[in-house]
Amino acid sequence: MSIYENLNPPQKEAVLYTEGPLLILAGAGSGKTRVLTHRIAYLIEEKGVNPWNILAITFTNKAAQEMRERVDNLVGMGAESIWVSTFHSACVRILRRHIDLLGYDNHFVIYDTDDQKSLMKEVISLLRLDPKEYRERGLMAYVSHAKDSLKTPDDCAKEAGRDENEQKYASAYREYQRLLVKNNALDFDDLLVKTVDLFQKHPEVLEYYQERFRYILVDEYQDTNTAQFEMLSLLAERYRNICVVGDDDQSIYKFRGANIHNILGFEDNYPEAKVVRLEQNYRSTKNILAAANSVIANNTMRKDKTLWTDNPEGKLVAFRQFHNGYEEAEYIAGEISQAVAKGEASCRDFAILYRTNAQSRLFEEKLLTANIPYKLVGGLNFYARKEIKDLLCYLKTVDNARDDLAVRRILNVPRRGIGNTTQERVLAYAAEMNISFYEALRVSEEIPYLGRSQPKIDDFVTFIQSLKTKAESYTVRELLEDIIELTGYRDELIKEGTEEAKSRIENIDELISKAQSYQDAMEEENRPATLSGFLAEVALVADIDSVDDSQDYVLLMTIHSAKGLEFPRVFMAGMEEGLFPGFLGFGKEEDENLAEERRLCYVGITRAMQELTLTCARERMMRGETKFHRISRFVEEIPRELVDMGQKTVEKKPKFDEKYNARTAYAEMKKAFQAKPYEKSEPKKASVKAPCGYDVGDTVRHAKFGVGIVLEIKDGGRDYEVTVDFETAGRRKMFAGFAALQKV
DNA sequence: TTAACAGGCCTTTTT
DNA sequence: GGCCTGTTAA
Repeated sequence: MSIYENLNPPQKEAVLYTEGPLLILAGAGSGKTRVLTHRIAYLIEEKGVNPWNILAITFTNKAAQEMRERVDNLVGMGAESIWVSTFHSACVRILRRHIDLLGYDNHFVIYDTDDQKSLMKEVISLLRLDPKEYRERGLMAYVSHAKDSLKTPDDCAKEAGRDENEQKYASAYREYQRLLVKNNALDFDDLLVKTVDLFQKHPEVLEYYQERFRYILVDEYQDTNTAQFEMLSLLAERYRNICVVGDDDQSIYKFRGANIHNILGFEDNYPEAKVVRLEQNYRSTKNILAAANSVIANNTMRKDKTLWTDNPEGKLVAFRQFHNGYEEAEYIAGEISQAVAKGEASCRDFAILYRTNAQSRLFEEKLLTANIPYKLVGGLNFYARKEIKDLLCYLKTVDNARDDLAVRRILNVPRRGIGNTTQERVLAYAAEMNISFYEALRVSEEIPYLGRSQPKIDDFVTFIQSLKTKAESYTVRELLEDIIELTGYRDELIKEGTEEAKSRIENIDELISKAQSYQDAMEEENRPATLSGFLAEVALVADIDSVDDSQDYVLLMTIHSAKGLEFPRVFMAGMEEGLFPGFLGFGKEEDENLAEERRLCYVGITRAMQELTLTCARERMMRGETKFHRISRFVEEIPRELVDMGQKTVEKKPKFDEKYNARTAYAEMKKAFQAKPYEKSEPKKASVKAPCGYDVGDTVRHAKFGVGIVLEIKDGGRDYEVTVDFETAGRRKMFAGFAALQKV
């Protein structure tokens, strides 16, 4: 019997349909990875396609790795010459070869979010923008969105018209881009933009890759943005063998520019496309799937499909409400430790999912005290740690001295007595002479007023030059070890002797072993191990990539990070209005944002195989203040017969017990959902809306500030704290009692 | 030039 | 509550 006999009919259809565009609408847990890998195997073994002609694109390295392994298992020979890669690393590989055609040096560096931020800060100061009004964050988001949709600074300027504010944004984008080019650096978005650029401006290059990638497969297609779409379109133009797999219900990256139209309109772009629906779920119990289906059914504008399963009914979906986040975390830690102690499950069976990274701390605390091994995914990326960035900046400097950011970062790390004033002077000189920062350092004797700092700069330059020479013969690992030794980086940390310093040393050792494993991996794939290559790989890892399925630990992560994974037992924490769904905005946006939050919830629920527990807290510390929350509407959207409300023992505080005892479990949930935010003492106000005479979104008048729009009304205990965006006076926070705002 | 301190600001979500 | 920034003192 062939391996293809194990597929269900639609799966088989998707595997066997090899020529021409194919859209696979794959519901959660419907075996899409299986289809993709079997399809690759089928192409090679049955259709005689050269593995060399296949490109498989995923979003994370982890997914790519998994796919590679599974393909390796199905296909004997030649699997290693298939390109299985993320969008970003595929782009790096292509650009490394050809980017000189666009005027860059092929040793370009990749800027991560931190680098982008520093660069943007520089833009703000260069353009003399008011840093209060123009924040890096906002500017970065603007630039990123422009790039996602393939808009150049010129396009943006044109679009901005006479709007002064818009013009400022466009010019910031222009300046930011100028600096990137000057530093011979590309940010994440550039990798895609420049690849598209390359294909469009150099047909001979495009043609080469079109010939090479005759069969293209794309995973998680619902999360592609316009730039990615364009790149795929260009590549697939010639042979039109493009197979995309996705689920519009799992589109959760709109904020990052994902264009849901790419999947919804696939048949418009490829009229001859075949569509296959995978609707049988192999992952979850009937109850979990029913819960997921009923939540997502509240979204309109989706491709019609209904997931079903042959799996057993399973347990009800559990719902527990707690007084605060501590009790919530304690409960979850307790449940896990009980199940593990009883031998019902191991740690690796569990995942705790939440909406925001900020929620992770409580779980960490409680798991730590309960002595449960866990792994936190997300938050601070390993490569974003100070000590790691410092060392990487040395490597970057050696690799590409045009990267001013890197050079400036390490100039005084470890301390060489070269301070800010000196750096400013060098910077001014470099700008004046139109040379890079490092070039300026090399000719420091020509820079006026450096005084006692000048010899120190010389020492630094000599040191870097010697590293550059070594880099020609050393491996990445050797070079790195040399840097650590010669800068005294490790010695300094040893001297410090604190717990923190110890963990930094561990991280440094970890970095060394990563350099080694890069070396090994490249050797295995028969590709040269280069410094640029290592730096690129390091820049493109996501935290999720480090998850090791064979290790026995509980996973803690955001729902976003959990996409594509599955766990026997899942906790979804913080199911509260205001947190999940979080801030929704107004008007048309509000509906769209809510829909996306709901899809996120759907993704979360469908991660669970056997057991799903939803939890929430009545009050929660957010940004340093206690907030009161109702139960998330998503919980309400699950039919009551699927939900187990649990025992009353969940309540620890007796005063709440009294209040809630009388009611049935579901009425309690209902009540809590409809009730106003819980108030501590003598509830005097009936609802959030009534007391002010105006609501969020209303236009109001203030005696001094004039007319404005209400952005937020927050229960501040004694009074309501109102945030208003005034036409003339800008954004203000005030207490409703004092402000005496009038609805207009 | 560096370290220590006060105040503002923040929060989605990530390759 | 904690991070980042800018200011100030040694």
